[in-house]
Amino acid sequence: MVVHGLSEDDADRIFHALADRTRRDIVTRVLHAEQSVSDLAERYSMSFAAVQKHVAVLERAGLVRKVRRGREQIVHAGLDVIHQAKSLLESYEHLWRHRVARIDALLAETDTTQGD
Amino acid sequence: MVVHGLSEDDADRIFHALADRTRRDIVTRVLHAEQSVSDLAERYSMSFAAVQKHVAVLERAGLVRKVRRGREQIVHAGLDVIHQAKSLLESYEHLWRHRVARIDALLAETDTTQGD
DNA sequence: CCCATGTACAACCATCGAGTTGTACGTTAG
DNA sequence: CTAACGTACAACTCGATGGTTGTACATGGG
Repeated sequence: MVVHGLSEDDADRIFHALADRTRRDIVTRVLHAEQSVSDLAERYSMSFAAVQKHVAVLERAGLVRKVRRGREQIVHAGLDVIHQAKSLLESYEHLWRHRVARIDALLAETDTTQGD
Repeated sequence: MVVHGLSEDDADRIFHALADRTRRDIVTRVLHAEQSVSDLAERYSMSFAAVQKHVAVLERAGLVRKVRRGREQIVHAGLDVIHQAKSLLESYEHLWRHRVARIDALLAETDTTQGD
């Protein structure tokens, strides 16, 4: 039934990670092209440590992964987790459709039993 | 290009609202069936005021809407906003595919010019 | 080897967020 | 009208978060 395969803790981490515009921007950037942490840090008007923390939050959520290359740490997008988050929201929409169907069925049934 | 139509502030509010499991649970419940705030409050082991605050956060994000019915406040799901949030994540996936296509094109070009 | 680079991490500060309790207000049933 | 119900909101506590600076450590180039 649950296709997204996310625990409540996963969802907590993922949505919390996405709830910050700097972090969403980082995700967008690494989706375009993988970059080192310092490459990313140059783009923002905050300290390197702050950007590092944002990357850490994204990493804990699985939205991003780091791979060493020499002395740099290259940040990759965690495509699978993005997909899972999308699936979760999709399941909300399905829930709604299912409910509408249920109500339709109920109305139809009331309709048929109305002649009693 | 941007199909979801969400501002950065919108996205902040939406993802922040979804980053709490109680609030996600409330969304799930009202997707199943609209309920009053006190109906919802009965389901959780926290104060009425706390649940009220959660509903307010969801409302500010547009994930939920309240409509007065007598002395009760009925909570409805904000289906459109859920859909917009899904679209945003979808656009991330598209970004990725676009990038892969770009790289493919680049490799192909390098391939053709290699015979020069 | 040595220094600059890229990173990691701790300590600190201010603000925010989630929860509480208490009070006030409108609405409906008697 | 009055009492109970459902809601709204302010004030408070306390832990989490986003930001800072400072220090330490590994690695690659000259």
